[in-house]
Amino acid sequence: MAEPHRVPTDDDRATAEWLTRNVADALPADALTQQLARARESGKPLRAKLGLDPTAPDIHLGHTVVLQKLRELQDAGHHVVLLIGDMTARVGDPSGRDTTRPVLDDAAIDANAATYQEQAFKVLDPSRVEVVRNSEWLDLSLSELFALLRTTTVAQLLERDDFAKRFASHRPITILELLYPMMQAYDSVAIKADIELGGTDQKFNLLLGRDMQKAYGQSQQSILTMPILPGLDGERKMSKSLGNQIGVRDAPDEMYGKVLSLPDTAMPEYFDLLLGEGLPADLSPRDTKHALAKRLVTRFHDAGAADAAAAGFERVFVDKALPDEIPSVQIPGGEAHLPAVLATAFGESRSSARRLLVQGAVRCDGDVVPGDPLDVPASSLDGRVLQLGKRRFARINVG
RNA sequence: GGAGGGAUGUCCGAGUGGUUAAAGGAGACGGGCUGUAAACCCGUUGGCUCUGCCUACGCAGGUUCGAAUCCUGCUCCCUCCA
Repeated sequence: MAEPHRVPTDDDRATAEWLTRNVADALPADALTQQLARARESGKPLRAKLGLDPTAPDIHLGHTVVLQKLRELQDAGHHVVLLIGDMTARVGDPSGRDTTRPVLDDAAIDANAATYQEQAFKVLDPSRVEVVRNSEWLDLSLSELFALLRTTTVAQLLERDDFAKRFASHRPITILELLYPMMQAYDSVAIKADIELGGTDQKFNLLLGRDMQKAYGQSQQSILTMPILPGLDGERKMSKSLGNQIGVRDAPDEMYGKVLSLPDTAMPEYFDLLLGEGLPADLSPRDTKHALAKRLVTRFHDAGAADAAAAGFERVFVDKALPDEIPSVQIPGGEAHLPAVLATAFGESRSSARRLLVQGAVRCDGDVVPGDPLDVPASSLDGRVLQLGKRRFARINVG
């Protein structure tokens, strides 16, 4: 349904320009400006949709890129519809994957949904958020499903890049996976979204939402896609399954350390996508990274935690001193088998603990532990601090 | 429904009866250098009661002194034909 044309003011244009300064795509061109004008004239705030799949319990910085953009929309006076994809989580979004996702059970999905919401509110303004779950409407009757399925062709769905690749290389695509984008698109119909946000990997799904809204006689959403934040390796998309994520609930020290371990090449993206600004011109690469680490720890914890994390980092990695909090590990008295002690203290297998000992990776109160007597009196470890590699510490208590 | 191809360690991928805990690469981890960066060098990378033992090449049986490699059945995937 075509919207009546509005005459945007310079203000509308400026707002649109600000909002799209670091997006990958804002489609269709100019749509946002029009929508802003419409919202201003009608006094009705725009509804910006973000779908989250509660497939993992934690939100990481990659997710916050989009949340940050939503926050900007909120600050411009608009509403956020946070969609918990509790139904679609049962499908598993195949985006960017070449294999089907494991399917979670209901209890896990519920638990994840709850923590997701809580973590999202660290970025969003809770007073302008509507939280919905797509199980509220996606439990369609068969005839409703037919109506939905009639809107889209197989060829259309196979245009999606990862489907096309999998199809071309003879890897399996289940019908359920093909259905996923359609369900996501139908969500936009159900909540009457004006704007939908997502990563660039979501572009297809978001655009399909437009088609779906049109098929259901609604006005079409515009879409904003955000660039994908690389993970700790600086290369691949930040994701829990790749193990390269910085979680918003990571402890301050851990968050700080992870940021410092990022390759320099990732800095421009991190500043752009997380802070919405360019690199500081006057800082060395090292100081730039410290500045970023402080900002992020402050955002997700507080300024005090950031200072403490910075100080702790100095102590452990620059002065090579001990961190101020070291977990304690109880071991039984008598003869202590070092691989076993390391296994309980650091979660390594005994075999790998042996190898690490041989490689000189283990220190006791700062001195390298030789890999040759594997059994030592437990009393010789009592109260001492074992260190594995550069950054894992445990205080041993015999008892 | 018919014909053919395939399933190997975290991933990719060699290997078609014996020096195979399984080449090579990636990733990861440890050591050196450093800014917990990059680049580079070295090493490790199934488990354990560790000069040995156990488990492992889709699953279950079988042949053999010996099987990831051969045979049978099963499961799953792919292709072509219908």
